[in-house]
Amino acid sequence: MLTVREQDTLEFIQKYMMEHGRSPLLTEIALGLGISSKGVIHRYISALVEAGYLIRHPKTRGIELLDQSDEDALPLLGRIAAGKPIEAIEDEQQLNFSRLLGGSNRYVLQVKGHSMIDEGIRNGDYVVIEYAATARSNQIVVALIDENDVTLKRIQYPKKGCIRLVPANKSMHAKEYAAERITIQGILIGQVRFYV
Amino acid sequence: MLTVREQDTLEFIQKYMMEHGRSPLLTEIALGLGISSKGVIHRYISALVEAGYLIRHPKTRGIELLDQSDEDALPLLGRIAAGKPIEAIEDEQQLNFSRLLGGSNRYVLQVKGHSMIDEGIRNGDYVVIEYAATARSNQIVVALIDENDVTLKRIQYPKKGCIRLVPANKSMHAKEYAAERITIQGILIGQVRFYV
DNA sequence: CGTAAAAGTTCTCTTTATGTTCTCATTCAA
DNA sequence: TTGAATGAGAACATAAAGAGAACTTTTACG
Repeated sequence: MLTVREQDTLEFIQKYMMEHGRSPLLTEIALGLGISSKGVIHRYISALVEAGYLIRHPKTRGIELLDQSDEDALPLLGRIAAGKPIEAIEDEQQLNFSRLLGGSNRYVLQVKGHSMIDEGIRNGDYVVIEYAATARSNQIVVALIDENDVTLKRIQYPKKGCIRLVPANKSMHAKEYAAERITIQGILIGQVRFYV
Repeated sequence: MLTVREQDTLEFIQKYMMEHGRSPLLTEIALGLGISSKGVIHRYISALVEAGYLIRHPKTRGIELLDQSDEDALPLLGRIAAGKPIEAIEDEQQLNFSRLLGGSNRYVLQVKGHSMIDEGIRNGDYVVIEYAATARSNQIVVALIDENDVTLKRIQYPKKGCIRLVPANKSMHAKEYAAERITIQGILIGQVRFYV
């Protein structure tokens, strides 16, 4: 059973490692918890090692988190009403992220700009793309224009030999190109945004 | 477990090889990291070889990167087929989904309705939530109203004992509640959408 | 080839940052 | 009163980082 501050320490370490990809310094933990003595932090960490939450290597940033469930999935608790507050928690399922991770022919791009804003794809979001040279009408694709510019747009084929790229932004216009000017480089599979 | 400067060295080598198609000289790495001694770089490279990130051939520019493919990750902005690279991303070469998956205190909800549409959260999207009982102003939270309705809204504290829940939809209005009517059930960590 | 320059390797030394181990003080509840 | 939890901080040990010299191996070039 952890004390309050031991719990705080553990949570700080988890959060820090999530954000930084490496373990924090004792003084960073101390700062984060509003403690001025790194000796105190050392005591808490020793307690957490003892309790089996951590392993400590005798090094700088040598804390290792012992994690339990490490799957590509998180429990799917239900649907939340983002409209009127209505909610029905259903049978617990799992949302599996390997739907995005699967396939070796995929890559991620970070979105710059606001041309897909009406599609709910915002500046800074990440999009998962699957390599593909062709696309069906109305799919969202990564398109290379004149071997030069790369953009994320919805694709349409208004007439033979012509490709129309449609942004999802009311203040921007669709443009049409001769088919040979456009190279499709992939199709949008998913979109991810981090709030932390 | 790499030290900060070992990590820096590895990232420099990765970036250099991406740009130049061959491995850098020790002095080039040293220059890139602002170090004047190539002996120091040699020590870092030895550590990286030891840790399994590199292989070193006894030649000039004899560093070989080992594929460190992460299961929970996709290549981020590598190259795009024949076209020009989009924009080189500073540090990350991989987008790691464990940023969302990490932590055992998380779950997923599917969003219903359009109240967060201006935030780019659409009907059918999944949101990753971290259990939390408190939230800072302007965070997006899962809030339980009167032990009854669950909703995803931005939270504000206009005055003591009062909680305002703000939808992200111009056609909807914020509502204020007595603080005791609201229970915070988690904080928005991320958002995911599947297009397939 | 054969040589010199360039690059890589192996050291030692130094400084600073970080971790470890203490003792002591304060608070709070049983 | 006692003991647990918490915190400050001193003293010390060790890791991390860097400089640079001396040496060996590669590479470039006549």
